[in-house]
Amino acid sequence: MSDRNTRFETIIGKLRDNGHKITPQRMAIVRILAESLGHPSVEEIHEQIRQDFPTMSLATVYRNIVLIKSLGEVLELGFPDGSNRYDGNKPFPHPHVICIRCKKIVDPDLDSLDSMKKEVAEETDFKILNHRLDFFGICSNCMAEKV
Amino acid sequence: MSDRNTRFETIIGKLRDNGHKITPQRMAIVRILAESLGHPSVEEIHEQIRQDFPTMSLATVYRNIVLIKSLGEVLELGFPDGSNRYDGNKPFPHPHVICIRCKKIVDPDLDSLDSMKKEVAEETDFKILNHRLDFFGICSNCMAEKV
DNA sequence: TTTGCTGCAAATAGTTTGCAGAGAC
DNA sequence: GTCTCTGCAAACTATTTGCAGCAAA
Repeated sequence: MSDRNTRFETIIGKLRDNGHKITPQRMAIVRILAESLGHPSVEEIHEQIRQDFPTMSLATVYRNIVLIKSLGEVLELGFPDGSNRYDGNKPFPHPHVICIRCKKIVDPDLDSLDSMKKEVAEETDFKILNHRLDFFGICSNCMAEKV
Repeated sequence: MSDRNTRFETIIGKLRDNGHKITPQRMAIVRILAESLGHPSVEEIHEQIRQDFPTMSLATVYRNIVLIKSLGEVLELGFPDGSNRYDGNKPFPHPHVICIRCKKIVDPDLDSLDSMKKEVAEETDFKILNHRLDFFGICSNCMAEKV
């Protein structure tokens, strides 16, 4: 929780430092992104904030995500089905494991990724700046259910 | 080239086996997907075929890609910027290295991926069905250019 | 002849933008 | 008081769908 609190303050601070105003709507969006419980989608963020700000517009959510992305403080997870979900808690590239049934997202620890990055750089002669690694499967919960 | 020819015939054969008709438009789309030179986008496929079939509709390209995807004979590469590109030459998941300047896509060989998959399965208790691994960077050509 | 396929146009979904008023600083 | 931010509505982009005619088998 102190981590999440820190993330919230980090993002707010970065916004302020870059001359952006701290509005209640913006704070609400940052709060949800900083926690990123369940890696929320734009819709989910909007729905959640609507409870406190009934007039909150989707456009405002989009605009703020673009802004916070541009500061490098949120990671956009674009998925094959076209859906986007966000992680402001760990805004750097990291692997995800996604359940295709319940859409749960887990962050595994993978040591071997760094060496793989070097391997790729050597083999292809690219300067690697970024990456994305997602595994898709079925979580143990969904596996246990008779469907 | 014999490989590409084989891919073309494999896909056409699978379409026929599943009771789909082999139209000239369909053949043209399959031919481009089977080669997948440069991992074409829907737009690029459409443009290219328009030269031979001036009335070719975008909808037809989309419909055929959906169909061939459903047969598991083309891989859809959805990228963070929202663009989709396709690989019918290697329709199984495999890593990509993408140049963010010239959009070139290279397929590297990575041995360590299988062991990583096992590692993830054990750590998260997921049944892993699929994955996606993309590296983004700058290729040596673009690097050499003074921009 | 039958059935699925194509082209066109309209519909849809997700995201972005222009504008006028509201609000942070 | 200034200048950015917000809400609304319209615009835009990528993709999908309904329909009538066409063509593969």
